[in-house]
Amino acid sequence: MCGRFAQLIELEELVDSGLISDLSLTNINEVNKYLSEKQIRPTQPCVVFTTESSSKEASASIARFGAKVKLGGNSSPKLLINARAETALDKPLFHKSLMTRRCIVPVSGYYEWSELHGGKRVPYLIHPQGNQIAKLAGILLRDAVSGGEGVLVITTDASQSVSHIHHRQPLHLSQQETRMWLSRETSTKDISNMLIRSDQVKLHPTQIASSYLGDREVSLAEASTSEYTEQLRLF
DNA sequence: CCAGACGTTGTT
DNA sequence: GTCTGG
DNA sequence: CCAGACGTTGTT
DNA sequence: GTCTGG
Repeated sequence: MCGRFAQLIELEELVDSGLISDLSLTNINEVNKYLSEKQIRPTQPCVVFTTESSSKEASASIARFGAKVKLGGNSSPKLLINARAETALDKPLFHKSLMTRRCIVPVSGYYEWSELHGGKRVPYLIHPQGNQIAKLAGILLRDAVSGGEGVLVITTDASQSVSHIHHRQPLHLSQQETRMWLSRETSTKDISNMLIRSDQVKLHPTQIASSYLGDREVSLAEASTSEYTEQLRLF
């Protein structure tokens, strides 16, 4: 679950989201060109927000979705894209990242496939109300193969509004929680509470045409974002 | 104590 | 490094 | 997550 | 069926 998401984000929406208060303070211009992806799949670069130790303000940077980890010396590296909220703090592999390398993945929505119509997998975009940005809880992990930055999305039990599509969902944070998640002052206890709390900001599933995601890569220019924003405006 | 693992999802 | 299993 | 491949040798 | 690549 949460193996694919969209980052089709306007700068002003990013300001509205509360992730950045002052455009000039971030490397946002450099990052902006990444914020027009309809589909971000594992291994592809995406935009994340983190708070560097030297700074109080969160800033944008690029990380690849997922990180390859070496499990057991012999086996081949495995790509991980999610970490379970219920157990992440207990996992040696994730613990340090949860303590010091938390990040936010701002998304227009994420995709989920649900089995319908005689075994066919039907895609949904699961997104906040209106054109708001969803702030997904993530952790950064060093990729054991490339050495680059990878981001894993924290997953939790699906809340009622999307549980009919799928039984898991990304940990979706409110504005207040986002601040805590990104702060380097937040205690382990508070992190733990955020990971296991039951309520989440509501998300809405919108069924989308299979052709929208397509079996072949379609360039943004060809696809035109209007089709996409049309989908979103329905809600 | 040491040795060995260290991960998620969905599906069966 | 740190947890689990024996 | 889904889509797509799933193979080897020698020669160019 | 299962693995790899994006």
